[in-house]
Amino acid sequence: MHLAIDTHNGLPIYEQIVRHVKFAVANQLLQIGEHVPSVRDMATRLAVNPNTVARAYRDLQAEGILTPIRGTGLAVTPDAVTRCRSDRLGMIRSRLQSVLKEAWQNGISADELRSLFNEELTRLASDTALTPGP
Amino acid sequence: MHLAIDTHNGLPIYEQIVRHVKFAVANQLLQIGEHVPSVRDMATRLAVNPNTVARAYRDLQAEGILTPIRGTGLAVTPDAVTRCRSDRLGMIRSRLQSVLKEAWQNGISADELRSLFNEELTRLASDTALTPGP
Amino acid sequence: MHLAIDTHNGLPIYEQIVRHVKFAVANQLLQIGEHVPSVRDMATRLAVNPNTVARAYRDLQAEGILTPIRGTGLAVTPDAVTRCRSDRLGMIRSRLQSVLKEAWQNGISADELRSLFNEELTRLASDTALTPGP
Amino acid sequence: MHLAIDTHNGLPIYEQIVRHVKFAVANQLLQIGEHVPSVRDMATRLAVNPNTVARAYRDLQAEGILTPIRGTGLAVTPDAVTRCRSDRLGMIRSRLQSVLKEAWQNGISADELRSLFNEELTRLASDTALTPGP
DNA sequence: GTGGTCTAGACCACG
DNA sequence: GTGGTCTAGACCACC
Repeated sequence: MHLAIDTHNGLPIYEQIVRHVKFAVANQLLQIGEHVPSVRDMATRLAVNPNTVARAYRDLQAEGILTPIRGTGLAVTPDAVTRCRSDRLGMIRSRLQSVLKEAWQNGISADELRSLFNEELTRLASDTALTPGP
Repeated sequence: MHLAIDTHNGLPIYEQIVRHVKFAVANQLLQIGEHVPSVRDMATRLAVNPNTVARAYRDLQAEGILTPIRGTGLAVTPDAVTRCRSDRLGMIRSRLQSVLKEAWQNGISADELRSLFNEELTRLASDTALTPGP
Repeated sequence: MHLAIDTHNGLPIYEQIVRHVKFAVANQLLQIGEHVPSVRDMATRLAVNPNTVARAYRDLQAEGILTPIRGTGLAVTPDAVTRCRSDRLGMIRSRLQSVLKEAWQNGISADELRSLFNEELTRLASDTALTPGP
Repeated sequence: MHLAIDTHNGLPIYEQIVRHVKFAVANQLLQIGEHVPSVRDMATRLAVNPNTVARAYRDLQAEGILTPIRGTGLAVTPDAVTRCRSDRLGMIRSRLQSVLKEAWQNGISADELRSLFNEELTRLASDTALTPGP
């Protein structure tokens, strides 16, 4: 499970971890019952303080995505896949909505938005080979 | 000049004001030399703390968009239009980039993004009559 | 709003704070829209680290009991009363259930439990004057 | 000797085992001199880590409830019955105290507590036939 | 002034 | 080994 922290996109680190785990579950990169990397492990991998990872994992427990297995770590719950699947596009959608709404309300036309979108999408595709993913 | 503050999109209020003024200038809704509403006025209109408006106007002065006219308020500078025009799409683009990047890195395909985008765009268009704008 | 932290009952401090706030809302000691004491304030009152209070308040936000008013603090949400009311007895009930279940499964009779309960209840009542409450 | 581990009541597993053994001794379900199930045995029965059972047995030895019989396992000591009898209600009492105290301090009235108690007690009785016990 | 994020590190409980 | 709690303190964003 690869994760790149971006300290410049405004999203707090713990939130990025939360979202990434959800995506990983939705994509079956993390299977039901599988253990998520330990707090300390993840923390060193990301070069981040363990508390930050712990915070993310705590939020994921509160949402019912992870469940603690006493003394052995945190595992993906059976419900997690369903929840994450339904969240998957929703998480993107809400951010996208916010951007488009601002643009629209400020007089950017649909055509301008379309070309902006296509531009950015093709740039993304060319930057990172041919397929999306971690 | 209409402005709807959205307290739930992550963007700080003062930043929303800044961006909105810039858009208004770019669209000629605010003409060169025209006065922007007073801090106190704007604050009550938006049901927002006057300090917040002051902060936005301060930033706009720092960027050379507004300039103080002694005793009467703040006016749009002659340079403002040029600057705001060039910022116009850039402000949207950078937010859009951030969203698309996260999606792409987490395995959302270009097709999914395209349909998501179209969905949201049409919803926006139908929600707010036929034309973009304030 | 009075709160006595008990470091010896197993419940973590932040959890005690969470529960106490919920009770206070249910009892209308905290009204809708009212601000909860600031993190720093509460922390010094309880002689506790501010982060601990912050953690409690964060949990309360996640449950929709509190909502942030930018720059001014945290306020009780309109929904809070309903939620807290319904939680009120539930929080006690679940702890009580757990105790009774253990006792019952281990052969303590209903009569023994009844006398135990009455004993403790009268002790409580005599210890703290005639009425419950903070 | 039947034992149901409840991973959601806050009590650590080893503590539940300790308490259960004590109750069993007090009830004469475990007689003086009788052997307690082996660590390995108990662990598989409860689907629990053997270390957890070992920990419980260690605590029970420290309290003088169990004593090792060379090469054959752990047996109930002669003193055990006395000790466990006197602990029997005390273990329940202290948990009950804690619950009632929280409720009382947060304004739950004696009447509410009484009805809550009766409710839970009758539910327990109806759930598990007519008599308490394992 | 407010809350939020992050770091650092101690200590505990559990398995 | 695992996660959880708590403390301490720095720094930031916002109002």
